[in-house]
Amino acid sequence: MPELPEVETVRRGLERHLVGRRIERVEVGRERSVRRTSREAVIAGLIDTVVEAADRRGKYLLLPLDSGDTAMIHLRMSGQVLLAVGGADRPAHTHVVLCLDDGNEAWFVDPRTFGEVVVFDPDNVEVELPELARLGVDPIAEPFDAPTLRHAFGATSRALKPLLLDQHVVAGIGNIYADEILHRARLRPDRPASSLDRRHLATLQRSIVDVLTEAIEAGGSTLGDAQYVDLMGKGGSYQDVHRVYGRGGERCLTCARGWIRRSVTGGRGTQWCPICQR
DNA sequence: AACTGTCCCTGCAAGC
DNA sequence: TGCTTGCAGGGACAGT
Repeated sequence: MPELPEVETVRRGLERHLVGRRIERVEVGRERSVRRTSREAVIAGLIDTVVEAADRRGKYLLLPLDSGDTAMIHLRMSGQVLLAVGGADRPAHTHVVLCLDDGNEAWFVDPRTFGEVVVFDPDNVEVELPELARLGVDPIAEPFDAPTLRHAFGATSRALKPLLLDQHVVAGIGNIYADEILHRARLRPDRPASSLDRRHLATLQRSIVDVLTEAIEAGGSTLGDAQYVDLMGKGGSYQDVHRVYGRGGERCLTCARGWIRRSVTGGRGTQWCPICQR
């Protein structure tokens, strides 16, 4: 499932292969992938534009265009962006195709169709893409220190795991990295944020930055059914160093004493070590 | 404010 | 072997 490190890896691919390219032709297969507006709006918004940059905020990929509009791609559960030579066989569930002026194609592939593609006016983001306007701080793309985290949490009685998953609080963390970050910080997922002192907050802030940075360096995590891959179809390797995610019932690799517990916190499967995490 | 539940959708795994 | 059922998951949203 693409989270910040996976989306960042895709962003870097887009920066290399899409920036500076003119989009000559656009195909939209399934309308569901462009449901926020329409097939016609997305085609008209993309065709004959030049991609000027590849940005990211949280899990949102942002491609400013020379028209003044910005294309947004959200991968959600199962979305992929793949680069291919024009005319190559497309995989099942290829819903949007951008034909580029260098002969390549960018494909938006998304079996579960939770993802989306939209072209919006950044000056009207509040109306056209309100979730993006209300996104919390991005811990990699924006300045992010312990006071920033304390401010983002604010006064709340909520538990750490749902807070980390809340995109309005911190942007980009999903289920995998929330569990890995809390294990690194040695904090229980159900612990109320209000119980953290300054030292805990500093540890948590460092864990967020370190886990995400290491995961980006590893090209993200590729596992299970929702096969995340980068623009060239290559998987990441961070799953090889997961300490808790997907390891419920196994012995903790960190303390070698606890058994990784599986519980439900904030409606999401959560894995954590009752010995390491307090 | 914060919680729970529902919906969207598909592929995979478990159970029959 | 082949069906059915259930579950996972990001995030918006409605209801409590």
